[in-house]
Amino acid sequence: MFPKLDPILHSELRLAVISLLAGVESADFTYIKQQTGATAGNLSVQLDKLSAAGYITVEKGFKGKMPRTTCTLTPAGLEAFRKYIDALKEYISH
Amino acid sequence: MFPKLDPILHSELRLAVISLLAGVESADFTYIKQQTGATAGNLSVQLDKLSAAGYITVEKGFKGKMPRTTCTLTPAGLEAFRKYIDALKEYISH
DNA sequence: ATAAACAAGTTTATATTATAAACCAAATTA
DNA sequence: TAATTTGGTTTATAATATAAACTTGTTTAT
Repeated sequence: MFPKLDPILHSELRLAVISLLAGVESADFTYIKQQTGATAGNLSVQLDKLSAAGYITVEKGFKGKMPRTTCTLTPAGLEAFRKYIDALKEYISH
Repeated sequence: MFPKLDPILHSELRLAVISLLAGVESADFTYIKQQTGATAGNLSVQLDKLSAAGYITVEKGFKGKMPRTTCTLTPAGLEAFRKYIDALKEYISH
């Protein structure tokens, strides 16, 4: 009746990150931080978890001389997001 | 852009409880336990939190000689549920 | 009548999670 | 060149979820 909600996605910040990435090709750390309003520390930790789950890829490079971390949603991440939304609907539509 | 999700409702079990109660007049502990698959201990704790938040009322009585705990959604609980759903949509529809 | 098993929970302890605070290295600006 | 800013990471703390153990009383079997 109430399907299990993917614990990786059932987190305010991680869900926001995935939602954000679902709409763009990729986004960098600073942009995600701005859009979500998260602190850098929290964001760093949550990006690690999403990355460890295989839901995003995190690429580190440089833009000019400044470090730049770019995140991209993986197919697995998109699929998990879709499943999470479907599961949620079981909770909110009854 | 990403509204804050009510932390009282952003919990798998508490959300299931509210979702369940939103569809009926009231439900007792055992029924909620069965429907959600929760352990008694977990359910007890989460019902306390929902009650403390004013989202449900918890009435203790007896059915025959056996104790019976009945839970009912309050107007505040229903309103919070509605707001939570609206907030969620901001996350899942972009 | 008494022991064993069951019902309906609560309390307490533990594991996990989220969050913030402190820190670091390099780049930029005053 | 000293102070500030950028772009983060690491570590510590607070909050949460969950399960295990316990309590109180009832029913059933002996």
